[in-house]
Amino acid sequence: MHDHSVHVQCGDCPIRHRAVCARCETDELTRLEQIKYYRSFQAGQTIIWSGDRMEFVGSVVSGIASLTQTMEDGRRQMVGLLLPSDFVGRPGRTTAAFDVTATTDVVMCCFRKKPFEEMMVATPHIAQRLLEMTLDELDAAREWMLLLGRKTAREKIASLISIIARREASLHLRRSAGPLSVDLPLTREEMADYLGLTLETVSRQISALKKDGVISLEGNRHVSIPDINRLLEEAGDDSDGGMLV
Amino acid sequence: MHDHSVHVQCGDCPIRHRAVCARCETDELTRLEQIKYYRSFQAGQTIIWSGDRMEFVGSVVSGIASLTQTMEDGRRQMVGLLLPSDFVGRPGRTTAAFDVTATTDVVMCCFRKKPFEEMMVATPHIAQRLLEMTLDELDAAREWMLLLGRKTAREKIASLISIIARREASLHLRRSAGPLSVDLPLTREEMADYLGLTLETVSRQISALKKDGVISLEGNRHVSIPDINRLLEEAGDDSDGGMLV
DNA sequence: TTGACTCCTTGATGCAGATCAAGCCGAGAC
DNA sequence: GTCTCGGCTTGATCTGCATCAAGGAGTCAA
Repeated sequence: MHDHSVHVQCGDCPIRHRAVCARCETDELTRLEQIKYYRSFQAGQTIIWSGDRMEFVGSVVSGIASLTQTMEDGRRQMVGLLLPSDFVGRPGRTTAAFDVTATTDVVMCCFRKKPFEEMMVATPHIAQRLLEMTLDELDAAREWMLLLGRKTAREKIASLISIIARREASLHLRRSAGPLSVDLPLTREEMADYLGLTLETVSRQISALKKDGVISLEGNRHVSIPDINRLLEEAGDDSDGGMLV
Repeated sequence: MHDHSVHVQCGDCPIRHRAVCARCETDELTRLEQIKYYRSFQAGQTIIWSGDRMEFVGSVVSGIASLTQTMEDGRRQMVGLLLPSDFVGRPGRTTAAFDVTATTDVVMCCFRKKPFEEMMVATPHIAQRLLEMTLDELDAAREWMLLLGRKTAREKIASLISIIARREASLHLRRSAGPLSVDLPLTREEMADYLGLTLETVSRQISALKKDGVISLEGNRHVSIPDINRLLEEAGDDSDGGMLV
């Protein structure tokens, strides 16, 4: 549990252009630089417990974290997947509403809550960017509601894979030479928690998609997609939306 | 389809203290007053079509509207219920992501999108309030994800009724003399769309809750709740959270 | 090498909720 | 009156996914 505290200049930060600080001018960045600090979390570690007092807010710099909710009897639902540049925490509220857990090793760029809130009032660029990001997340959450409420297990799996593929494509913006291929960053159980299924159903549906030639697997986690449009059809999304990126 | 255009001074507006303008100073309000206009919609009318260019944004002044998503084959999921003071539309995006429909007759306080966006840049109070409201909606959407992904039909119905009851209580903040009672603002089919069920299942589960004495019905739409804690148990929510208001 | 892990797959069975179908009730319209 | 029509209930049956259960494959450590 070594807190490997790397320190990076904001100018060199890999998430500089997408995170909550994306709109900041150089002087604003300098002030943020003064109050930021890095924290590392190991895969599996809980970053924030639901109901706890939130001491800090921050951005995921690298790795993947998940936002989950658990019922008393143990039923779990993942309500968000936090990727690099995503923001964690809620200015203006003192306790966390959901558990935040590191799915892989995670590095976060943190700010103590109070100073950050003060900065937000002073620098509209931060609040503007945060509003934009929050609206995007709200749209994403609402699309996920359609998936959870109305899609079949097969459609859910196809949707998840195509979302991960889309993200991959937007990140590496590789000229799609050859079949698209992605690594699943989640275990079967985590996928189940995200999709509102059991892990057995996830496994079965992945096998079925493989048998039907919609995807092929190399190992458990690596998926290649011979025909992305076929996958999108299986996902039951309004077609057209296919346009990667 | 008469556009019954009432005009109200912002100072007298029933949603003045909860809407996007809640934090505005008098001079800011004056400027909003100049660009606002009212529109009325009849129950059943579509306010905004998904995919359409958004010409305006605005607040629900009275009535209830719903935000829905529909798949090509007709499966529908309601992704939000818009009550008085809720904000419709998304500054910074040109096309609507979801259908907005009037569930009851609705009056909206509208702003053309462009002038509103300009105002938002100029007056941080509006952006601040909008951020706050959006964060609340995001939390609500995430709680709904737990409901859609993991709750049983019975729990879903109990959750919906208790949410409506909570709202009712917070609005009228009546000293709860006698059993709490509420009107369901939705048809069985709309409830089904909201909960990710069929209307038959909604009907059956309401009947079951009635048979078990958790609720009682007068007519189809009026529900009384002899014991709110019993209902909350049925909803499967973390207990304690019961505290109405 | 052998166990003990975790992660995953696959099979057999059961059940909650979907689907298909019929009919009730109250409100207009005429 | 009675016709229609939207909203609702209830019954019978079907089915997709959960549940229960067993075992495979890879990794790590002793």
